[in-house]
Amino acid sequence: MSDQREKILSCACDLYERLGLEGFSMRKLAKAVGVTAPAIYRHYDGRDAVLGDVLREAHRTFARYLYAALGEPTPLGRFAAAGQGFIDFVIEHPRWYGIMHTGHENLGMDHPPEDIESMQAAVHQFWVDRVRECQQAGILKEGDPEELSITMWAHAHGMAQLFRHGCFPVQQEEFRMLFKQSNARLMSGVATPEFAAEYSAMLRDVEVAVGQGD
Amino acid sequence: MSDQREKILSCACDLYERLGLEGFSMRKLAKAVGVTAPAIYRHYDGRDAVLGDVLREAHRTFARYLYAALGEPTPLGRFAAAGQGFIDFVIEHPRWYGIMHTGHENLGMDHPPEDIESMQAAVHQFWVDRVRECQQAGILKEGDPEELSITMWAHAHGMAQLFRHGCFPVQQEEFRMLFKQSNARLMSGVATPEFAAEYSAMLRDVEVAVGQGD
DNA sequence: GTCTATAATCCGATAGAC
DNA sequence: GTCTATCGGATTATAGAC
Repeated sequence: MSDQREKILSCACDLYERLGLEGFSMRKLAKAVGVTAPAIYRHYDGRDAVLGDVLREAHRTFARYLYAALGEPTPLGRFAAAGQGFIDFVIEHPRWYGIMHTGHENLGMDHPPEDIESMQAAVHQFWVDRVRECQQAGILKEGDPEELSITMWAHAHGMAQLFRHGCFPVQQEEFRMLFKQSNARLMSGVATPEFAAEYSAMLRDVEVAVGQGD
Repeated sequence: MSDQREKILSCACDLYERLGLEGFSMRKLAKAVGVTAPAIYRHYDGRDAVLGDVLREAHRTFARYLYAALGEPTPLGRFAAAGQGFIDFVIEHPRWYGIMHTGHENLGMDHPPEDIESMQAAVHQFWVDRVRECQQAGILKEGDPEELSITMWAHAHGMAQLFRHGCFPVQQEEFRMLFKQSNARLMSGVATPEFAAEYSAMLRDVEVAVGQGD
């Protein structure tokens, strides 16, 4: 990759972080790089090609934040460090986290590039592996690690998105605490043992009522 | 409200559902309504005014889906019905759920309108009330109902967003099941009792290591 | 490889006739 | 209340000189 193309990509990442998808234009990118707009086309086929590279860079960086956890010696250590890496990435690169979940169609792509899809699959497998080894260590409950991953993924993703959109009236450091505390609740559960009994009783009542309706 | 303004709002909601924020324009809206663009300006001050009404309609409908749960006779019944209403709304109005979390600045507003903010506050209070009455009924664990709400909110929001963006390879009905199953895991917790002991031991080791580093 | 100049669209919004 | 016509500006992208 030429130096100039690297410089363009770097400026494109900054520009995207500052202005998001709608504010991103080839003219502004050119001004940021210090050239005129047509010069960009010598290095990229068009706007979508630039955004595709920004997306790739986001995924690469995200994976790097997570995989750093593999340096820890224990399953629980890797698990906790991966969560830490996740929240670090969200706080330090909020727009990148956004572009990774914006959908390829918004970036002018019919299908996401193959290499990006394989990065996503690898990250998914990474989480499943973290969950499985914690199950084997007796730290997480038994069950399909894929399903367990979904629950934890949804919770982390929801926390990240609500923070990014200003739904929590907190700053970065407070958010780290909020995230950890909420994770602790997810770990130990929010319901009492009473819940399961009441809930199954309620479902039984519904079935009875439906049965009577026939 | 005049008939024509209602028709414009209806078409605007459809247009937004189909094309999202970037594809939404006054010209396309006019074509959908069956008039020319300037005619819209007789009923709305501009694009942002239309989008503001779309946003308001989304919040109104969302609240209606949730508040239907108040017809249930028990705390657990209201709690479960509210969750059902939430997921129904997400499945039936995915773009509306999106616009509600897109941030007012993306809609050309400095501040969200007061009436919309008060609807948001009311919905927030609705969830806290559902949690509190379930706590009082012994179905949810004790603790600050606001904090408990955050955890459940983040999980539900994350599930909704991941579904909307196609991260789950499932259709609508399968997603309902996925959501319920994941909620069940959130209720009962994902970690074993072993987790807390290991985790606090790990934190202690970290503190010791940090202490040695001084 | 970069420039100037420009084509071709799209946009929001307005003026004035009817 | 709607129309035609138009302004002023943004965008992506290209042609051709240097």
